[in-house]
Formats: sequence, C-alpha cells, structure tokens
Amino acid sequence: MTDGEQHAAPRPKRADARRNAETLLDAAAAVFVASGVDAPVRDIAAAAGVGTATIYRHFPTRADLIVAVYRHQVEACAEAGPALLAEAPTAHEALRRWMDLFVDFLATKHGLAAVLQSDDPGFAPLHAYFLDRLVPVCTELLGAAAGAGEIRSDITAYELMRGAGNLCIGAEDNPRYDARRLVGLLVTGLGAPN
Amino acid sequence: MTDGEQHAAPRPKRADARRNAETLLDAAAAVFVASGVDAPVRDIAAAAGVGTATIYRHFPTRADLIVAVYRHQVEACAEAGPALLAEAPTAHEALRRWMDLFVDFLATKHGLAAVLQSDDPGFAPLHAYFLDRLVPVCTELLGAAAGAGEIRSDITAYELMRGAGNLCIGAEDNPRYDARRLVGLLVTGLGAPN
DNA sequence: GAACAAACGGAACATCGTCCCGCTTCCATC
DNA sequence: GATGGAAGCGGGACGATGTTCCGTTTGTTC
Repeated sequence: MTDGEQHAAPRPKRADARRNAETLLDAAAAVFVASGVDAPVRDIAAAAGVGTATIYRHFPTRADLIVAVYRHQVEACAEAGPALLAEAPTAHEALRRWMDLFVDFLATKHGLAAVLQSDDPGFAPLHAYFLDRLVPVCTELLGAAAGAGEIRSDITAYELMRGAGNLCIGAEDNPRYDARRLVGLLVTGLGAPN
Repeated sequence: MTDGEQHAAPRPKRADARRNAETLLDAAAAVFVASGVDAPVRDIAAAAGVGTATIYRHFPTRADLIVAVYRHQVEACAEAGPALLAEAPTAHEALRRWMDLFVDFLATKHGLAAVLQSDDPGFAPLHAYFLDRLVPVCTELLGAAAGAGEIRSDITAYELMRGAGNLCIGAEDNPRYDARRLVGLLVTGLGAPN
C-alpha cells in the first residue's frame, strides 16, 4: 500500500479514466447540490461531459456514486463521535451533539435522507455504507450514556440512527419542519425512565 | 346535501362507471396490501380488469386513489382524537395514545408513510388530505396537553405529525426497527422542560 | 508508429406514469 | 322495444428514467 488509495492495485488505471472519475465526482457533487441526490443520471453525465455508460463503469450503482461523493463527510462525522464523548460534560450530551452533527449533514443534502431509507435494493450499498460506518460510533455513544445510567438502554444504535435519518426526510426547504428539534426531542425522550 | 356524498351532483354517474369505481377501490386496496401503495398503476388496472385510463378517469391522480382507499380509516383516526381526550387520564396520555393509533395505521400500509412525505407534486392531494383532516385533531390534543402544562408548547401539530409519519417509513417488515417505540420516545421527549 | 486492450459515447432496452383515440355500452327518449 | 348520442372504456402511444450493449476512440507499451 504505497499510495493508500486501494487495497491492491493490480493494474494502474489509465490516465483518462482516472481523470474522468474525478470529473464525475465533482459534477455529481454539483448536480446533487443543485437538483438533489436523485437527479437523473443523464444530467450528471451531461454536467461531466461524459456518456452515461461512463458513470456506470466507474460506479456500478447509483449508490456507489453517492457514497463516493459524501464519503469524506461521513468519515468526519464518524470521527467526531469519540471526540465528543471525550469533551462533552455527559455521555448523553455527547450523544445529543453527535446526533446534531449527523442531522446537519443529512438535512443539507437534498433528498439524501429519503434515498437512504429507501428499500430499493439498488441503494443497498449506500445503506450499508452509512450503517457500517456510523452505527458502531453511535453504539459507543449510546453505550456510554446507558452505562452511566443517563438514558434507557432498550434502544439500539441502528434504531436511533434510522429514526434520526427518517426525521430528516423533507427537512430542507420546509420552514415549518425542523428536523433538528425533533431529533433533539427524541434524544431527550431517551433520558426519561423506561 | 341530501346524501352527504358530494358537494353537488350535477349529473348522476352512469351505473357501470359507479360499479367500476367500486371494483377499482377494492382491487387497489388488495394490491396495496400485496405490493405496497406504490404498486404500478398497470397492476391495479389488471387486478380490477380494466384499462389504465379508467383509473385516471375516476381518480385524476394516483394520490386521489390512495386517499379514496384509506379515507374511512383516516376518518376513524380523526374521530378518535376527541374521544381519547375525554377518556385518558391526562392530555399527554391522550396524545400518546392517539399517536399510537396514527402509527398503527401508517405502519401497516406498505410504503404509505414514505409516499406521504414525498415531495413529488403528484402526491400533493394525498399530503393535503392527511394534513387537513388530522392536523386539527392533533392540534387539539397538543393544545390540551400544553395548556395543562404537561408538555412544552413550542412544537406544532404539523411538525409532530410529519415527524411521526417520517418515523414510520420502512417500519414494516423490519424487525430491527420499531416505529411505535420511537414515536413514543418523541412524545415522551415532549414532556421534558424546554 | 503499430498493436492491443481499456475506456468511451450514445443508442438501445426495460419500466413506469400519464394521455389520447377510436370503439363500446348505457340509457333517455320516442 | 328500437335508437342516437354521449359517457365510458381499453390499449397503445409518449415521455422520462435507470441500465446495458456495441462499435469506435484513445492511452499505453514495445
């Protein structure tokens, strides 16, 4: 692993392919901001100046493209977990702040929350990535708070994250609906006795 | 308004048309149970033994068909609100029980919750019907509990219902996710001081 | 510079919601 | 009971979208 990019590099990719992958990521990010994560594939291809097949060649499924676009933001969120646990006054408070981070991330990506909960098997990789990366972090926060007796212990990280994700659906461009507040309420509710 | 069915009935519909509308409602209900509310229109038409155009003639949009299928259940839920307020020990408890009813309704209809929160303008009538009918009921429950000082008063009925609806997304056929419990947590959270 | 494989673009295919057109069926009237 | 006109109907047409296929182009290597 000399380049820290892939687990193994049997064949170095062609230069134009690498360039196109970059272009595609940038174009997709831009289109996602402008039109939401469910923008037509053709639009993304057009924005990148490539054919539609090129997208599928680099990213076998739509979900893979979305994962690639948001990967570093998800990483940042995951890494913030332990940090918050260390600096917040209580584990419950750390959980609350981490949830705020998660919600801030989701709520600003048009339609990402909705697509994240979709049961369309095509989005399974997206679903899996978010869960694999973030559920362990959430489990740690949840366990710390439960261990300290600050919250009830009959809720799983999966359930809480899924709930928070769901609450973020349709949150953008709706002034009458504040997902942050509702997630806050959920976290508050955790603190009540069973 | 002698029949309480329509605001005005300029022309009595033809007998076969009325029969088809009935057949369509039954078929749609069956297909919704079997394949979810987002079953292809063609499937519903086939189940009813009619052409696709017939569906659109009776129900201008998909949403209208869904509304028609579930109308009486929504009515029942709406009417349960005042009843619960009268019989429950506290307004907060009445709100909790009413939310349980609402969640039970939503969670058993494959995909209804998801489609209910969709921002697809095609579903606007569906959205509007649910909101028009249920938000006033929820407002009453919420107001009663807030008036009694049992819950905080900075959450609107719209926000709470939308949140509960969102939490129901993907609840069916997922044993690891209990929407009822999460909505319960949300209602519990309402009881904490601001 | 030539050959080979990787990569590409765009058309082709499948699916789905929705609309249109020509035919059928009902029913008020005679 | 016959009949004409309108309401209603079926299925195919159209447009949008995700995904795949194939002939062509382009980078890399010798």
